[in-house]
Amino acid sequence: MIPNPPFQLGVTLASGQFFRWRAEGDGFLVSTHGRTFAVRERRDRLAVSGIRRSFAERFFALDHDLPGIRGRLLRDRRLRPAVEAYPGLRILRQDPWECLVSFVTSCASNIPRITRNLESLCRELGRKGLAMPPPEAISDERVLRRLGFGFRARHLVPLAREVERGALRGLERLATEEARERLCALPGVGVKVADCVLLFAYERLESFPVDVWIRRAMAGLFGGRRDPRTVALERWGELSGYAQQFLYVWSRKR
DNA sequence: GACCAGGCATCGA
DNA sequence: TCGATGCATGGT
Repeated sequence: MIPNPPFQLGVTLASGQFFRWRAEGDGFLVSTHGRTFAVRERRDRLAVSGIRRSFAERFFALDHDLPGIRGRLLRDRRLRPAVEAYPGLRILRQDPWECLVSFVTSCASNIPRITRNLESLCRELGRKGLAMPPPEAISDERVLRRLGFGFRARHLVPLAREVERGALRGLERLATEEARERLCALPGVGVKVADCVLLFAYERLESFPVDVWIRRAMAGLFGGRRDPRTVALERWGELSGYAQQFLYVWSRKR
């Protein structure tokens, strides 16, 4: 049992940053970092089983000062409705490799399909049919096509080879901009995917992934003239990633 | 049955 | 440097 700082478990899981979960009973089954566990909200607490409490606290980023972050973002009048709507939306700490596979898979796709693709991948190639397969296990494009990855399959095998050769090694020590360039050099990885990985796996909270929803939301709030990412960094600086997450969930709800 | 999807790589202009 | 296009399929 984890005493509860502001946290909306369901909203956070369903916020498009993470795909390896499903509703199970009155809670959720989550698979990440090579582990699978059950989690549910009980009154003002979070109950987990199958993992240590410290693991859950870290994965769910319960140490992020969410009230402080929201307090600062709420000062922006135009962002306020999105932030007010979700008092407990957090940005998770995912595993870099899993996150990378997820967002390469997300390319021109949709959440139900991404979820299904990743589930098939883990079932087919992962340990115990649950965990994300390691890079070594992703070696045959035909398998990926059979699993429904479509044209995304083309990048995943060469990507796995690069990661096997250490493409992600030491990335956590690089400056964000440099890490971003390294990620963008990988097959199937452009700025959007790179920014997602930086935000959701490397805790670079200043990252601002721009997809069609964010582009629309930003155009609605600030006009479509300027580059959304530039606008975001000016207004929200090192908290741009959280701003993005509030905007994403908020704009999709309407 | 269009139209679009948490894009990327490639190719002309 | 920028806009258009193909890529495979499934959701809506």
